[in-house]
Amino acid sequence: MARTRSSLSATDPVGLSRERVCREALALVDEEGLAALSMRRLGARLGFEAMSLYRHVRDKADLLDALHAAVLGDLAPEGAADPADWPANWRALLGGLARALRSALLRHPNVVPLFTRQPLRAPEARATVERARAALTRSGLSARDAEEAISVVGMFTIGHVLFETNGVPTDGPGGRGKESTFRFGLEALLEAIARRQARRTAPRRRPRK
Amino acid sequence: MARTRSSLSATDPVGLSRERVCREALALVDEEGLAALSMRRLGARLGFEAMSLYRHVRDKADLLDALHAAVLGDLAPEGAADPADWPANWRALLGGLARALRSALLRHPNVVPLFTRQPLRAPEARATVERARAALTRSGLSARDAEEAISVVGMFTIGHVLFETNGVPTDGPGGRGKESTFRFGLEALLEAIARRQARRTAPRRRPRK
DNA sequence: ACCTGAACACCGTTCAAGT
DNA sequence: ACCTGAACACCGTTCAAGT
Repeated sequence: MARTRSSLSATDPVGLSRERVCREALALVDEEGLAALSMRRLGARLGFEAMSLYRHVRDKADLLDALHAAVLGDLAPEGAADPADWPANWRALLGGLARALRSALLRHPNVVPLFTRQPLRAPEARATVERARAALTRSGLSARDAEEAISVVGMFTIGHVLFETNGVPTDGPGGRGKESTFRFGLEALLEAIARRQARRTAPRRRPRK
Repeated sequence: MARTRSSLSATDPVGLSRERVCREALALVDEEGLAALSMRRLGARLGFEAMSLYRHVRDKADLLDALHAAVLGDLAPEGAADPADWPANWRALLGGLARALRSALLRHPNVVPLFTRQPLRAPEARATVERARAALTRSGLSARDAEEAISVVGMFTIGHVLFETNGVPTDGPGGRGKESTFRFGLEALLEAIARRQARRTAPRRRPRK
């Protein structure tokens, strides 16, 4: 039993690793829901005792943070073609990010409840937000307006996903599709942001002081 | 020890009752958070064993439903003066309800995570939604438009509260107040609904067929 | 270094038993 | 009718022990 495989610990399916633990946790949650995620069950799924997990993950909270990050990581604007023209076309960027966020959440609906407890700690997700903020300010929004634009669109998107993933109130049979409701709300917000911006950059009456 | 108090069981502070159990549960959650709510701790708080609670509440899930209902029950539109003119002024009604929902949730921030798991079962809350829907259709919105209007405003409001109660991403020090962000988004949505309605009731080009 | 067994202080819930 | 004690099958986490 010499160490014949000491160099490939990261992808090694034999030993544990933080990545393997987190990946399996996400699979478990996707399949059986958040409530089914216990250290003991996760350990069993991986073929180890629960206590072994603590070698690779600090806490259960740490594990949940990792799930959060996995779902939110690497958000690329959906339907917005060329990154080069984001600065000019902030509306396509912001809309694309909202659609990407919606898709990511709907791909892992069982993870959505986490967004209720934890602030957005995942650095990958914060980076996405940062990119959006930069693009918005580069295209002429003030820092405050950019921040508010992102907030307002994010709020609506996660609220929408909450409604969609547990069928909140008004989803009677005559209802329009949820996706069209999402688009309606999203466009309403983007429109309001654009309107305000137009009002600010081209004031009719009093000139810029 | 004759039964000197047999007639006032509902408000009797000596015996248990569903109402007393639920009220205390809400107090516990408000003070210590959802995670602190266990049947055992709640029982102890009331001076009984945990198992006694099962006489008045079917489940822990049932208890959580009751919390849900307590927070959402009896939503009265905030800032909308006269119920008599709701049919005419759907915008004041819908805006008032959104503000009332926001206030109710912010009064019990620890309960907010529940909105992530449970569909809106509470009959009191569904009644509020029903009232709003009726007012909207009476004021000329189609059934579908009314439903969508309520959804879209509800989505934004609960998304907003989620951001506000756990400080999601973009709340840097230079940020506008969260209340003003809420108002901006809410007005944007109401405006879009009004615009669409205006477009539908007074089409410029082709007359109503 | 990595994994494990036993243990601690908790859970929700059932059920027979008390009054 | 209403409350309780003991019990069952779970939790997260620590810590000393194994290899």
